[in-house]
Amino acid sequence: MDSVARLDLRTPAGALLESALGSLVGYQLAQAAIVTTRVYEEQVGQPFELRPVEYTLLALIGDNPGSSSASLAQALAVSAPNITAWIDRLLARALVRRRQSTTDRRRQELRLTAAGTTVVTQATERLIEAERQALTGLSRAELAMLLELLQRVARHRDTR
Amino acid sequence: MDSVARLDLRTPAGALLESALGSLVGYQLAQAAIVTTRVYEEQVGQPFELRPVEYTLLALIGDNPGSSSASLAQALAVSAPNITAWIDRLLARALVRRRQSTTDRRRQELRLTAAGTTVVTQATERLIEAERQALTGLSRAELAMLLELLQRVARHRDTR
DNA sequence: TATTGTTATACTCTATAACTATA
DNA sequence: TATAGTTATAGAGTATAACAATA
Repeated sequence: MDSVARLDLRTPAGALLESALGSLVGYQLAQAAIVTTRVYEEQVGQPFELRPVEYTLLALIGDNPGSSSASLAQALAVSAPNITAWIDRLLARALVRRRQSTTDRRRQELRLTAAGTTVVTQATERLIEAERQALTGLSRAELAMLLELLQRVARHRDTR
Repeated sequence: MDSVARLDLRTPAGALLESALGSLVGYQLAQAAIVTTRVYEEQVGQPFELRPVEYTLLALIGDNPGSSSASLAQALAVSAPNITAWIDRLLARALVRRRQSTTDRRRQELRLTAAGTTVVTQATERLIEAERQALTGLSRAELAMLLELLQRVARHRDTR
């Protein structure tokens, strides 16, 4: 009847059964995130003194020079006041610069500074490498498959 | 050189590029969790007035009658004082009952009440069904593959 | 009128430290 | 000495409401 796999009924920690939870994407995402969060903290969070949101903002601004707070808030699914606070921190550390849009003077266009570019480049390199090393049980192809499936889950954000 | 897939360079929200982030498991997990968190809140969080941690505790206790706070803290990767507070809430709502272990009187053995069993059973049913409906883009086999890959990521918790 | 962004504020969730009781 | 669990407390991260400036 049900083709959903439940290969291992124990928690990663090994102590408890998780029969029903094993079929829940939300639960499995949270469990998997425990691993990636640890990797992030060790490789980027502590050495660069960057919270996950801060790193993600840097990466998105780097890929999208001139982006606005509104689009970043949307991408990260956090409130506008939050983005303001995080951006303030990045501005104070001179990792990001801000300029008022000439065409729409309500908008603040955000860009990385040279320092910001350096930080986000190094951080991303470290993260990708560290995730690969941490996830030794997954082949390169399996990792690619996982990323694609996650992307397709994420794409259901608007479908409602 | 690099076989990691980057099918779509835009954020699920559609506005921004995410070239480097697309290869990071941690980022993709967070983006995917935006979808499952919304599903959770609609289907269980609001109707049952249960926070994610509370639901997960109920599910784990249900699968592991007599489990201790310590094992639950380990499974969820949260601190012991936190577990105490959450369990207190579940006790106050009579969804869980607690009994001192006879063999080790420091331990508190946790079990679901009848009400707790009812709640967690209904909540799990709703969640599994709602996730399936929300993730229309994924076939049954792809969903199973995703769950298995996530489980294998999570299993790297101890490998360090 | 709607949107961008900010300030003020309060709430939720979290962890650390210090403690009690058992082992 | 070490572990299970609790209490007290403070910090991090979050959102909502109210506002100013601009469209």
